[in-house]
Amino acid sequence: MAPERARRRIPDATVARLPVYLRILTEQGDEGVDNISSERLAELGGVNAAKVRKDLSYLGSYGTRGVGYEVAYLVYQIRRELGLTHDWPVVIVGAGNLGQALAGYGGFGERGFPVAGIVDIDDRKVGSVLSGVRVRHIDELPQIVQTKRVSIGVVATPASAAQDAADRLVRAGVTSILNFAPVVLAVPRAIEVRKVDLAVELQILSYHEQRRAGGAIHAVGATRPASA
Amino acid sequence: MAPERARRRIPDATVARLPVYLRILTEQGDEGVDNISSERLAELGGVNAAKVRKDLSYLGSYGTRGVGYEVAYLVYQIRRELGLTHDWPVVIVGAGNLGQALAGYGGFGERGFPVAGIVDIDDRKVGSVLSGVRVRHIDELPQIVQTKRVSIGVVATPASAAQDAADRLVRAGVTSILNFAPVVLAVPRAIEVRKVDLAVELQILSYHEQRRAGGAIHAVGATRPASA
DNA sequence: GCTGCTTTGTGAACGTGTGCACGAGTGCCT
DNA sequence: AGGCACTCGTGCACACGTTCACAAAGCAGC
Repeated sequence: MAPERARRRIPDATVARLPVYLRILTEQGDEGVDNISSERLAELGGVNAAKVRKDLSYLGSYGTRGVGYEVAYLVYQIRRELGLTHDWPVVIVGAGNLGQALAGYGGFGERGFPVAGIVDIDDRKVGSVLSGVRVRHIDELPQIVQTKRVSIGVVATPASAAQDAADRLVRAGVTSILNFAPVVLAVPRAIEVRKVDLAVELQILSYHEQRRAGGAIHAVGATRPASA
Repeated sequence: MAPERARRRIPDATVARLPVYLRILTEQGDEGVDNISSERLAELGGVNAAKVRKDLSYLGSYGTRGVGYEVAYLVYQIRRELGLTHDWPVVIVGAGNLGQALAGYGGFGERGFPVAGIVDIDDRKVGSVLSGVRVRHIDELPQIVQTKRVSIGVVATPASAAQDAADRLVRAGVTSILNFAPVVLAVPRAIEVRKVDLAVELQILSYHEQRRAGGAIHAVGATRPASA
């Protein structure tokens, strides 16, 4: 009975967890589970049950006390909130190792993000076909973005080419960027950028490994150059 | 004058940013920059200057007021804190698209994480060579981990095989896992796990795109199944 | 040496995220 | 119909992270 629901802002931390809930719920639905409690969902998602309830409460009160949440309906609501009611074609810039893997990784298309095109600046790579998608020249980027209505771009270039790739994506009309290059991209305020840096993840693990090993034992011989 | 510095715990948020500072500082050092201010470092890293100073203060007071930070010394300190004073060999489980890309992506080795081995459960993939690394059978995992002293494992399998891959890694003696599969891994408490889920990143971007587009206009026709 | 400019290091205020605890609603069983 | 067991939704307190603002400290020029 609330047709004009106020458009509350959902906390970033919650937005980051919704895709996880969505995946779990979809799996459970496929296995024939109709109803699920916050406790069970929390267990499967590796989080706290109260957190699950709070997260879901941002979508509205879609649970039933004493029972739980109806899986199918919750899936629908999360998909709607995340904007997954339709596909979002993506364009990949950079046909190197990573670009090829991303194009070949079927998971994108299945999850609603079909690869609308992959481009590279290197003429030698242009024309080759990667798992059904032909590599085109980066100059064709604006055309691909326009005709396929692409709003998400993926930067999979070496670090040195990443800023140029981002500039071209923005000029072509893309409004969100997923950046795999180890560079902080400079883009207009309105552009949403998310960064995935594999080396950073490993270095964070390294920190914990080093800490586990006792840490300070290596601290000998710190030769401060200009020591008094 | 503090040879026995108390081992303060560094906040997670700071640990996640240190690798970024490290990369920038290394680049600046290569370009001949000897000294850098928190302001400049913040600008290059896309963060707030106060945050940079607070982050660096967890390492100790290594700056000079009125001048800034000595690049080379700061690089040394961050590397030490992150445990990057020596290499951390990694083993990759799964020789599919992603595993191949990771093995072929030179960035790992350069940044101190050489690929000690890549394994797969599929006999047809075993024996093939990916950019210098031969794919071995997953049963050889314990041997690789032991002989090469590997403590970090990378899960690059399909979702369905991820838990088994993690179990095997843990049994082989790995203590940190970087997980690319869209699954929440169950592992012993002592094991450190970090997850990178490409679909999640795209779905977060999708949320912002959908929100940008006006959001609520698609909310019509929400057919709650058991509506009273 | 003193003055003025620069930049660090950090206390304090603020904002965001987490988790507990419990009232409130729902279904089931008798 | 009433009681009971269950689970959601949320107020509240606490922890964590961010940002401001400023004293302390160093350098340069005179």
